[in-house]
Amino acid sequence: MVEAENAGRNIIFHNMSPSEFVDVWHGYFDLGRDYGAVQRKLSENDPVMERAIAFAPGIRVLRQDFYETLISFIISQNNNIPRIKRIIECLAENYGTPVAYREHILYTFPGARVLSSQTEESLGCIRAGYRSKYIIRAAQRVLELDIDTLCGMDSKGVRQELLKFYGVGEKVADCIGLYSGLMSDAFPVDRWVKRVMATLYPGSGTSNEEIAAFARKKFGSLAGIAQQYLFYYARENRIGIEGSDDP
DNA sequence: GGCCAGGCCTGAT
DNA sequence: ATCAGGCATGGC
Repeated sequence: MVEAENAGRNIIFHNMSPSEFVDVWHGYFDLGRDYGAVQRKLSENDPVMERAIAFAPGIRVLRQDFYETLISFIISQNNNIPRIKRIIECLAENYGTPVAYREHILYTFPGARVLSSQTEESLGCIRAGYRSKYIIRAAQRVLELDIDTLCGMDSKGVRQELLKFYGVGEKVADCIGLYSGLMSDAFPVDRWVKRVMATLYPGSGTSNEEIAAFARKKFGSLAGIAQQYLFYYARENRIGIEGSDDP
C-alpha cells in the first residue's frame, strides 16, 4: 500500500521502497517519458493542441494493469463517470480482498478467478446492468489468455485481440490498449472526442474510424497522449455543446 | 420526468 | 460494410 502526496510541482510517494518505485510505480506513472518534449512536439504548428496542453499540462497517461483496465472500461460503456466509479468500488467491496490501511479498510480489485465464477444473478449487486455478462466472460477469457503474448504485438495486433472480447468494441479496445500501455498510438473516440474534433479540427472526418485514423496520422505514436489532453479540455469546457465556447 | 452517459450486440439491408 | 434499435441503470 502506497500513498502519493500532491506537493505543489512535486509528488511525494510515501510508504514506498526504492525497489518498488523502480519495479512498479516508475512504469505505472510513465515517469520515464519526457512530457516536456511530448508537449513541444504536439504543439508544433498546432494552436489547438497548444491550448489544450496549456489547460492541463500535468496530465499523464498511466500504464495500468491490463486486466483491471479491461474490466473497468467494459463497465464504462454507455455509462457516466460517477456511476462507473461506484460500480468499480462495489465490485471491489464485494469480491476484492480487504486491506487495512490506517483507520480505513480498503479493497483490492477482485481477481479474474472470482469474477469468472460469478453469474449474472450473483453479480446483480453491483448494478452493472447488461454489462455483467461481459465482465464474467472477459474474466474467463483472461484466465485462458497469456497476457505476455499481447506485449509482443504491435498496436494493430493488440487491438485485434481486444476486439475478440465479448462486449469490447472499437472505443473500449482503444481505451484498454492505451491505458494499459500496450497501444500508445490509440485514439479512443467517444462522444467528447468526437465533438472536440468536429469543432476544433474540422475535416478530421465524421465516423469514429475516420477521426481515429486522422489522429494517428497527425500525432503518430503520441496520439494516445494527445487524446487525453483533448478529452479533458473538451469535457471541462463543454466543447461542442450548445451554449459553450472555446475559452 | 426526460434526456443522456468515456458503446456494443444483434439482426436486417 | 453499414445501420437502426435495444439495452440496465442512474446522474442531472
